[in-house]
Formats: sequence, structure tokens, C-alpha cells
Amino acid sequence: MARALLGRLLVHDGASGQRVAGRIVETEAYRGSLDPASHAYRGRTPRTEVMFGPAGFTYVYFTYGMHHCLNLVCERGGVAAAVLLRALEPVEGIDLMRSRRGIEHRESLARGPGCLTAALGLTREHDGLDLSSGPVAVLAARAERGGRATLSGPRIGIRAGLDRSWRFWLEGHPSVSGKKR
DNA sequence: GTATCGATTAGC
DNA sequence: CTAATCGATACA
Repeated sequence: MARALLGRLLVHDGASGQRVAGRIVETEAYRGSLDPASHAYRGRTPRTEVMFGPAGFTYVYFTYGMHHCLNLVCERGGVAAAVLLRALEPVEGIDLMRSRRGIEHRESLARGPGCLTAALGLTREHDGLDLSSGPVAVLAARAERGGRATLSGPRIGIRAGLDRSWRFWLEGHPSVSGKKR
């Protein structure tokens, strides 16, 4: 699922009326009860409730006292699975992303999960939104891969579950985070 | 109630 | 390598 989700993410900004969008170039899969690295590993909590619901909703969490991360919920109700969006190549609304991030370099605007939400203007207010009817939407487009291969490897920033290659990224893409591109 | 620890990032 | 910074969670 995380591999298949490489496509385009769209976010409509209610306040400004502007739209920001980017190609999804890096993702990670988290699989609830099967996955010691998942927030849902130890069962339902208020924060992870949305992951136990049906696919097609956002899960946005706050971490390290300063960053937000965006996930897309997968699988049927009762099965807690989600895909963390780690990086985008900015395509639309680039100037808005620049002003939000306070940097110029396009490839770095949404490079890393915390930078991605900052560039898109996403916070806990965007948790639990329906991808089919809200301001956050996804277009699955094979053409978005631009001929690059999809590589996989261990997820970043976790201590448990390092044995699984559940991080996926477009080979050599300049907007991919981490050491391995 | 209290303690611990992050699915991170920027900076030295 | 480390500081920043605070909510979610586990445990008493």
C-alpha cells in the first residue's frame, strides 16, 4: 500500500483559497497490532482512534513538542494501518510553501515528515479528515513516478521494527529525506 | 498524579 | 552529537 500510494497529494487552504500540491516521493507503512513501531501497536487510544476506522482518512499527530506528521489511514475498519507521508516534491503553491517554511530551495520545502506538514500548513486540526470530501486529497498517478524506480529499506527514526523494509522512496529523487535516496 | 519518551529538525 | 519543547501514554 505504501508503495502503491506514490502519487500526488493536494491540500486546499480554506483561509487563503490557495491550493498546494506535491508529488509523493517517500512513504512509510505502519501496521498496528503487527508492528511494534506503530502508535496503534498497544491498542486503541484517543489519539490513534482514527487508525482503527476505515481507509481514506487522515491521521495527523504532534510529536517532539513541535512537529506534526501526516498519515493516510489504510485497510478496513478494525485494522489499524496507515501510511506516513515523509516527503513531497512541491508542484503547486510553491511560493506559499516558501513563506511557511522560511526557505527558498524548492526540493527541501517538504523534505521530511515535519517539513512536509509545515509546508502544507497541516496541524492536529487536520486529523480525522475524509480524503474524499475534505481539504486534503490524493491522486494516485503512475505518471508521478517519472520513470524512477521505487526502492525500499528500513524506516527512519524508530527503535522497534527495524527488521522490516517498510520505507519506500523514488530512486535518487532530490526531495527524499534521510541518508539513503 | 508523575515520569518518560518520542514515526523530528536545525544547528554546531 | 545535542537542544528544543510538550502531548500522549504508562504506571503508581
